[in-house]
Amino acid sequence: MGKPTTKDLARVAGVSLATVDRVLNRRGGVRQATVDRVTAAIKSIGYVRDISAANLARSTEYRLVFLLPDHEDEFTRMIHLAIDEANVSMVHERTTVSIMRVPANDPHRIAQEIDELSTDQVDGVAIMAPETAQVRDAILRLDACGIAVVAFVSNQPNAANAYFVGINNEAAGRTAGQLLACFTGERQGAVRVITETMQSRDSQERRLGFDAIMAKHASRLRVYPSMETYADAARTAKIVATAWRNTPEIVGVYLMHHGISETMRAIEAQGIPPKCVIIGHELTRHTRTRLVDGTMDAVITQDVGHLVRSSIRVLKARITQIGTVASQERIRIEIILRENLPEDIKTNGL
Amino acid sequence: MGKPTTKDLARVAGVSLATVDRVLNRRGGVRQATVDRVTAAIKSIGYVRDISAANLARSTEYRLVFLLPDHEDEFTRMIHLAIDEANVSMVHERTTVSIMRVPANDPHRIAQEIDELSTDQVDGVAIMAPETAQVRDAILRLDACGIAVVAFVSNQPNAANAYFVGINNEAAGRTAGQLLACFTGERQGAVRVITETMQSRDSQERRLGFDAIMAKHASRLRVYPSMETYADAARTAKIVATAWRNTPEIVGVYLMHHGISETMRAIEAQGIPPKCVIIGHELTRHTRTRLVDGTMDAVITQDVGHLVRSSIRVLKARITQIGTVASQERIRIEIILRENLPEDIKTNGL
DNA sequence: ATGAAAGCGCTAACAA
DNA sequence: TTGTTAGCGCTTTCAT
Repeated sequence: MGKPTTKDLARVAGVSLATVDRVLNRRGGVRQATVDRVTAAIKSIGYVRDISAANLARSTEYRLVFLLPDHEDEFTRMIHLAIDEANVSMVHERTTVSIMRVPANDPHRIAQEIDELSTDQVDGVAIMAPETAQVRDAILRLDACGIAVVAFVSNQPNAANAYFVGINNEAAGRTAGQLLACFTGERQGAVRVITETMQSRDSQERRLGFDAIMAKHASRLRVYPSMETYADAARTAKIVATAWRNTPEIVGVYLMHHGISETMRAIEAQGIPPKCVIIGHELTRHTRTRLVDGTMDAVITQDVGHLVRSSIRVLKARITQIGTVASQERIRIEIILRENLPEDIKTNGL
Repeated sequence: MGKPTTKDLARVAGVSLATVDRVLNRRGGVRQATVDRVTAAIKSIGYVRDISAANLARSTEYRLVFLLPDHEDEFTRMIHLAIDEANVSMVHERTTVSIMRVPANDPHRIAQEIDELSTDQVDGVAIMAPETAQVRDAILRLDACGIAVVAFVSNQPNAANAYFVGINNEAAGRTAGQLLACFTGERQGAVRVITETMQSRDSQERRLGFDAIMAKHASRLRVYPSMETYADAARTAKIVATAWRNTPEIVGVYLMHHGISETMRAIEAQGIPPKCVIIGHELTRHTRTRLVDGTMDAVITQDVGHLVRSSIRVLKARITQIGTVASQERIRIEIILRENLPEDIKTNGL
């Protein structure tokens, strides 16, 4: 005899399957006394419902959507791929996930797209967007119409209904700081920090953490204010050139944004100072190459596959009101050096 | 209309459900012509079978067992916990996993336990044991009786039927080397390597990788032969004392084994040389403390939760002859420093 | 060699 | 308020 089933429950509680189902799914229309009897029975026989069977019976389809920036950088593309991959391996799990691209820096458009989402189109949404008032409000509105939501990669700390799937950016900044401090040995000099925009909360948090560590090494490392590229190649080239001209002895560079190939090109154009330690974010084809050829020393990254799968699990858990395994959903701040580069994935299937 | 089902298949192929099932599960007793018709139909309508439904109908139970060393170190205990946790979250997935402890260094006993496993008790087994001829043969024998097997944490490169779930130890050793080289800055001095026993293939591979990197820094880092503790506290204290007495200027220590608390105590008793960089393996409560208080500088680790879940997925995939998502099963070589220490897990449930 | 039918654990009309 | 019953997609006797 295996695990207890609804039948056992019904028998023990002295009710019909339908009633069991009603209390199991809180459908109401059941006398409190009956509810209690069933709940008691659940406890007593240690019943735990079989979700696959439930899904089968319901022919439930979880319709999830990922809202991604329409930015064409490698990191976003990797996320896109990871989603596609998840989609394939999820066919069996009655889950279809689709992708919507929205202008990365247009809070109104993003909020609008979110508002467009309706319960009869989608059950859950993962949102990757900078935190703004508009977006935050739109997310809060999702709660009312019962759409589950996850803050994806970018945290939305003021939208209480959005569970965050991503790394702690302040800790990531600290990690970058520690690596930079270690890797520069005992050398003295300047540290330059570059990002796309300091408007983004992620950048602010990373900088915060980075500075916390740099402060401990203030006697030898002089950290400059953050430079912003605005994702513009020309501007990037210009500010890097200016900075390189005016900064003596650059011993470290911290690139806080993803999509750093432009920036790296600009830096290379100016000449990488000898022994200069360069640290960036997100393991992509580009940064992988940089690690191998030694132009970058360390990359701080998060596993996009894990990110995507975790989001999907959390969304489904919220939709079905089931719990998740906390430890499985924690996204690690991974440090990638030349020597622990994961091999490229060649094949699928066992 | 959703995904095509067996019914659609039967209709299109002009056969009954039973026949469809026969060819789907290669049960035989079907005319080749019929088989072909069904296979054609599968292709034409893009049928992909619903595993949960199949499991439901079969009332399949996947009975898995983990064979762990009876060693009582923290790493093994963490694995134990991770397995228990997986067990809980797998109830819904018709999977029960149990644990068997075997004497870590008794190949005969291990082989014997493996041989004891029979198809009507267990469907798959994850084996964590040092590679020896006896164990390898026992694993190979499992193939004959159709029990799926996974080499867990310790690779079994000569047992072709054992898929390896764990990290590349040679790369792990290289990573340790790179970290040690970076963290020692430009300092000159001795590097000591300690492990439980060099008998184990894991230690050999790590040492190999470590040496490969050390060779590049031979001008300033002098690496000594590996010292073996044999997991014996007294011996550990003695060899460390001798080594510390006879080695001038120790700037780095690489602890290749897990369960290093004894070794760390011995080192501390001798006094940690100033600025000495200590690198070890596996993030446990002990190494976590060491990172926080600064007595250790870096820990190379693998996520035990991931290790366990991945093993389970691979085993089930092999049992059902289904494919897995390669990228999800790759175990990363994680580098943990003080600043990217994952927070302790306090709570479960969403 | 093939098919009909019952059933896995759960849900959802429809009755009562 | 409660129960009956027919499935969900697949497997598995037992007939034919």
